[in-house]
Amino acid sequence: MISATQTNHPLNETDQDSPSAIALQVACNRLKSAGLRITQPRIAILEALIKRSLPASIEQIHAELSATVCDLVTVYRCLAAFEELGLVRRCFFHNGASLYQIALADSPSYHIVDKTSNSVGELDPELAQELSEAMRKIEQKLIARGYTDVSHLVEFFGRAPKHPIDRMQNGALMAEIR
Amino acid sequence: MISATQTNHPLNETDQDSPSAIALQVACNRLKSAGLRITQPRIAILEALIKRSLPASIEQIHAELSATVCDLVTVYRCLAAFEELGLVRRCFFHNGASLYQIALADSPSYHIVDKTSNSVGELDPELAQELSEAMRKIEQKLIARGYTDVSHLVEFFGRAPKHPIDRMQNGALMAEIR
DNA sequence: AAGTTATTGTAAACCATTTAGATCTGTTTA
DNA sequence: TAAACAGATCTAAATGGTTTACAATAACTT
Repeated sequence: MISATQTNHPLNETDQDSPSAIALQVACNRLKSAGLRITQPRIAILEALIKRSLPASIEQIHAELSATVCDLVTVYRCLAAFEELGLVRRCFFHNGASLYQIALADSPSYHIVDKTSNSVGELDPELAQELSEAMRKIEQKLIARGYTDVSHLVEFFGRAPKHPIDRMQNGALMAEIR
Repeated sequence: MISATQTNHPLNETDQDSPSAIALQVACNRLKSAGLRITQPRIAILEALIKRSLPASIEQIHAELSATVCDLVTVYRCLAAFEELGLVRRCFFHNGASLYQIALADSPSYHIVDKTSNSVGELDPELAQELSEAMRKIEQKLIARGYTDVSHLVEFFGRAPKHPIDRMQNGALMAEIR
């Protein structure tokens, strides 16, 4: 609310019109309509996820919360709840640990985990798109056979080229995981 | 055993010519040429894997070994070693636990985990083939970009139809995990 | 058959994640 | 607006799958 121009609010730290703020609103609405409460920790966690956009580990998310916000266990619980709502998407680190990524409306993204640098990058959109098709197709067949509650998990692993330049050419965002 | 002919080896309990026996030979040769020793536990584990052919959990494999064969930890170690040799393929249960499947020459198989019955089935060959293509294609692009040691992980989850008949129509083998 | 060295057994450590029970806090209601 | 009902969180401890340390054992080598 307020707003109009991002600009004339001197001490406007919450920036009500920014995409992030809107994303947060959307997320909170989803929580509300699912009958879940809008709590301090949940807001903070959502903000962290939205800010990062790339997958993050539970520890990492917890670490980003201003110390006093909440316990690690709460992060676990919130993310489990968010996942059930489809608010976040879960993927996996090469050691098997869970990573979570905000999932607001955008099409599913797939990741490549760099085992050398411990970072996670996104597959570029065209590849992701194509893969997404293939997966959907298979899921459809499974559903046609009577399977319900169908989901899938896809992860790529590898060692990234050493030269940052090459990595840039990927056009893929990368984020280090702890 | 004592099979009606299969050949004429009266008390031939090890059935030297059976596909399983041959598979075991192949596996042992691979161990040997990798400089690993052919031990009691390893043979027993390989036999169990070959007999089952579908993915099995570590506990499950260990349970199938005649009590005195070896420790659970040894099963862990052997499977890790086998995986490194490419002798087994690893996939995942919906709780994140590892499952291992023998992998002798056959093309990669993909699985659907039934969250209701706790069983794992194989995707039928055509679907698997198709998916395998799609994955290879993406991996190729990653390699072209300089990634090395590239691998992937794909798993489907769902709840299988209640009627066994439907399940049979899948034409897919199913095996319960624990 | 003896020696070497990988492999195994045992016990304990690890780590991510989950649970139990008490307490707190959003949200609803009066 | 205050009381009251869940739902959510905190703390601590338990789980469960997997790994490690180190001494004992058993494959392979000669």
